[in-house]
Amino acid sequence: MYHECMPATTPDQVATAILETVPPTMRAIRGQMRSARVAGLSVPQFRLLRFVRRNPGTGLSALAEHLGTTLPAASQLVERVVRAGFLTRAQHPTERRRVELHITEAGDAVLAQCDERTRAWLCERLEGLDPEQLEAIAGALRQVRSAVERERFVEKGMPL
Amino acid sequence: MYHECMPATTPDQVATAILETVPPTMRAIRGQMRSARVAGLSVPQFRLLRFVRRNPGTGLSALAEHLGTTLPAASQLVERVVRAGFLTRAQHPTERRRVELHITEAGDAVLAQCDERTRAWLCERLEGLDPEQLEAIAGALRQVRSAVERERFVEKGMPL
DNA sequence: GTACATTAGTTAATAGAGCTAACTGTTCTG
DNA sequence: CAGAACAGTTAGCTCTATTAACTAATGTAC
Repeated sequence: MYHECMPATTPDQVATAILETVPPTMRAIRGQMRSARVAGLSVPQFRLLRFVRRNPGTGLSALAEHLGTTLPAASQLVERVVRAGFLTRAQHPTERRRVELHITEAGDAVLAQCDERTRAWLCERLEGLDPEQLEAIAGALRQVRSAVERERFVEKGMPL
Repeated sequence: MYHECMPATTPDQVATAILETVPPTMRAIRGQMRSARVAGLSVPQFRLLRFVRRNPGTGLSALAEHLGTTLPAASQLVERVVRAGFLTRAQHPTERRRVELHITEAGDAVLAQCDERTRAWLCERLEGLDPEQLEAIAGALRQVRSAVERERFVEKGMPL
């Protein structure tokens, strides 16, 4: 894509690019989700539901680890989503100190809608890029993600 | 880099990649910044200082627009940073309703440190990628940023 | 089999950051 | 000069996150 004689891109430059790209993107995603109020789901709530959908019966600790937050934060997050009716919090049959999280039908529906809308919003903005560029971006994002998550729950390897 | 015969990457796939990459990256940046408590600067505060450093004497509206938040949010953010001693909020000489923001020496120092540490942390994680990959990532991030910010302050075009 | 430690999760207190709505003042305009 | 438009602030609310302190269940040691 670029000639080899161009000045080499340094990790530092990429770090700057990440710092300039990620926060605005995050805000945009968050704002878009809120404005498209499918059910008033915030980004963390959305990620929580996605995780529970993929890992039915998961406990709070695994959730907190996935979300990258502390246990109390996860606990409160769950509390709100349970109150909203998108999640159930039940006692584990044998391990009574554990909690079993399951997504409700409403949660599943809302998740599908929210997921689709946000993706559609992003897709709208990605129109006009040719497949080659898209592939390059997808690859770059994979690398950013794996770089950033280096040394984070290496043992679980559970995808989002 | 990839063969043309590969299945075409769709905007949808890239959207998914963005949704899977940005939130964890954001959290990682935030967490790293906090743990490296140079001065307890949060990411928004950090971005605020960077903007004021680049645009000395800027007003709140321009700041809010850059940050992508509302005026009240920017006002409060400034309030905290002013209280922390990293920023001055003065009256514009001729336009008395305007505010002139300037970074203090302490702010400049703290910014340089925080900036450097977070960048170093990211750089650490980007080690091992060759310049070609780095260039590809940088390019991809530029595209993501411009895609996400489409229809946002098209008139100002003020870089970060 | 009591005693201690670990594990799973909750509660409380606090703080940052965001929003909308309602407000004060200032400047521009008809 | 009256009123519209502009620049910020204040107030009230919510959500997310933190740390510290707690309950309750399980596992281990002696």
